[in-house]
Amino acid sequence: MAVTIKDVAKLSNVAPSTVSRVIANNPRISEKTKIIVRAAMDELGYHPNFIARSLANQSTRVIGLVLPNSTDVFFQNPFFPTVFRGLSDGANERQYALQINTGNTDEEIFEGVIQMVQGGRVDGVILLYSRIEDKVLNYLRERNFPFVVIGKPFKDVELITYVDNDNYMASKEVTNYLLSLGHEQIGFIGGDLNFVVTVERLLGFEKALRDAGIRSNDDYIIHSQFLREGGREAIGKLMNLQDPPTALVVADDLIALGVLNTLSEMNISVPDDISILSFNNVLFAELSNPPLTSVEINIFEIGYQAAKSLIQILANPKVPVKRIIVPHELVKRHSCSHVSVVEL
Amino acid sequence: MAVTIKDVAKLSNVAPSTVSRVIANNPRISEKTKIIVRAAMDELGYHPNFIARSLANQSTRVIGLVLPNSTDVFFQNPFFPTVFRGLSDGANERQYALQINTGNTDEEIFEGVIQMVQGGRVDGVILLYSRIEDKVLNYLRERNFPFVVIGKPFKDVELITYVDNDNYMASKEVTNYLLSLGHEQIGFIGGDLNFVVTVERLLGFEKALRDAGIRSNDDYIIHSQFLREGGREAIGKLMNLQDPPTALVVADDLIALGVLNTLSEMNISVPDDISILSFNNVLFAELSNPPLTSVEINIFEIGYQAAKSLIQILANPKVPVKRIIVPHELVKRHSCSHVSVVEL
DNA sequence: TTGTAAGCGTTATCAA
DNA sequence: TTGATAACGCTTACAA
Repeated sequence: MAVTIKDVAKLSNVAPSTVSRVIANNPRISEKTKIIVRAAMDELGYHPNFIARSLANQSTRVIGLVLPNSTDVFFQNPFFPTVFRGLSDGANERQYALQINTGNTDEEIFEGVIQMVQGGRVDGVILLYSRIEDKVLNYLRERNFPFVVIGKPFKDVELITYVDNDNYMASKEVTNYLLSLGHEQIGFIGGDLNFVVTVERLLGFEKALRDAGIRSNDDYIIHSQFLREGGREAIGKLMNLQDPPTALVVADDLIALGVLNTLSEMNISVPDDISILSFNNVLFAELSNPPLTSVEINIFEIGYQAAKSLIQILANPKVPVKRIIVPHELVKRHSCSHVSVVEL
Repeated sequence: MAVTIKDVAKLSNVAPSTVSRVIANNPRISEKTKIIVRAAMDELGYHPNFIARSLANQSTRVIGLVLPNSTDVFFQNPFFPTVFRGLSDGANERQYALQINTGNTDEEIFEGVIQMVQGGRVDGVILLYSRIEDKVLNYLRERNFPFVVIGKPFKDVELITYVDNDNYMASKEVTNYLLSLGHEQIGFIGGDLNFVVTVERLLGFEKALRDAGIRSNDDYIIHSQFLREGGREAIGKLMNLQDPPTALVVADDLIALGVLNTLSEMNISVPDDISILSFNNVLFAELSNPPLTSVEINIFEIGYQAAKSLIQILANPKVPVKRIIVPHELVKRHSCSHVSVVEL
């Protein structure tokens, strides 16, 4: 058996409670005994048992992470590892551990969350996504269990603490950028509309066009989580329109990569024939051919802030609901150019 | 407070121990009381407290995952999310939860592992990497703590349970494939030599050349974890050799992507001027330009098997040490071609 | 400043 | 087939 607080107590001739107080660095213990007890801990190689501590404290110092179901593109997206690094940094800083819940179906995930929460495995939860309708989120709210959302909640925004970019604004900005390059026929390629981030980016896009007095064209808007075959067809149809777009706002670098690929197969040159602008600025945006002009959204920071916020809530359940907006920035590379003048 | 076993006991007029037995589905409890107790559990919305259970059982049903330090390329590599999905599936199947340990320095990681292990937070550990010299691995062995390695251990291979591909063989095979295409000047671009996987792939490569009677050329071997600027220079030097290679074995798709990028900047065409063959067959291998010929290593399966193996060890600590080799397969795309005949 | 003892929610041993 | 009770390792009143 491992060495316990009792062993330390015995060796240092004090009561177990004293040892416990030394661990907590309780100021009411004399320096002298602290030294003695610490020496004993070292000698025995004592390490506190977190499980026992959790039971006594009713607190585990573990944060539960909820991912969308793993059949989603989410996992393949470099967004995940990066946000995870941020979460990890934020958690480690305050000695919190991370437990991850995932599953192949929404039902599995929901079950997992219940285990985490009602099983007392975690003190709080971070949702790594935000969807239009989400059982998990509703459940957490009902139970009044501490949680933070990464992404903008679909409803009751002012009642939920979340960390996000201003995707609406960002999308408006980049659409304006394309407009400033002279583009007027701009398409939008989005991912799954069940995710709020997609919706926000679409809305910002549409607003920019409206502000510019450009009538929106339904043919120019495509939705698909495609990466491979799926989207090929859609892009083909889009580019074979009588009046194909001269620029594309793409909701995610990964999708943009697929688009780039398809266009290259169709012998359509980027940015000469069409400009591509996407979001997230993951590593591959830089390595693609041509390198993508993309919106840096500071994914790491998002994760870091999410962890910090949750920990703050755990420390003081009464902190007011907070919205944290992480700044974004357009990184210009080589996938966008001035619209080419068409000779008639 | 949450509803406990005692509440259930009271409501169903039995002792707490009986409720506990019902939960465990102990056959020595009558069906009648089982039904009563289960009804009470439903009525109260009872969920067992894992922490208490862990303390009583001395077992948490949590598996600790140890990642290399997060400054490593590892996180950016799609390998991570995929292996994670496999681990997750394997763990969920047997109701194990996953806790992740990481950190920015090796020291931080080591500390985290100690917390996990000595703090009793986890029942076993999976190392997601294998290095030449690894403090964590040594620590786990010393304490005789259950663990499984993903990747081939550097030493004492026959004493450690691990899951891996036969990277040596795979590398030999693909080098032979390039040889069969007529290439004789073949280079190798590897990642960090501290990781065993890099070493294995290099050794297999060299063996194939030796078997073919080709003298090895140190100028043809480059090591770097570069993705961006780092490797550019190295590739430049390589291609400016008097006798540049006509083919490259690259240890990782991600590196290959960087190489592709650099070559494209240098106006060197793949596969016409040089063939590129890499490992892992991650999604981007398919989306790159040209699509990469790459070795499929079944990353998901690796994760899945690792989880399964560890759980098996936990169930029966005396199961013999096991080595699981996950099969690989060359996926031919468009980055390799027959060597071009040089007119003299 | 320190010790005693109850309690956190389970499981498991022993008796009944 | 079930119930009492100790035990898991720690924290925290309350007492001293």
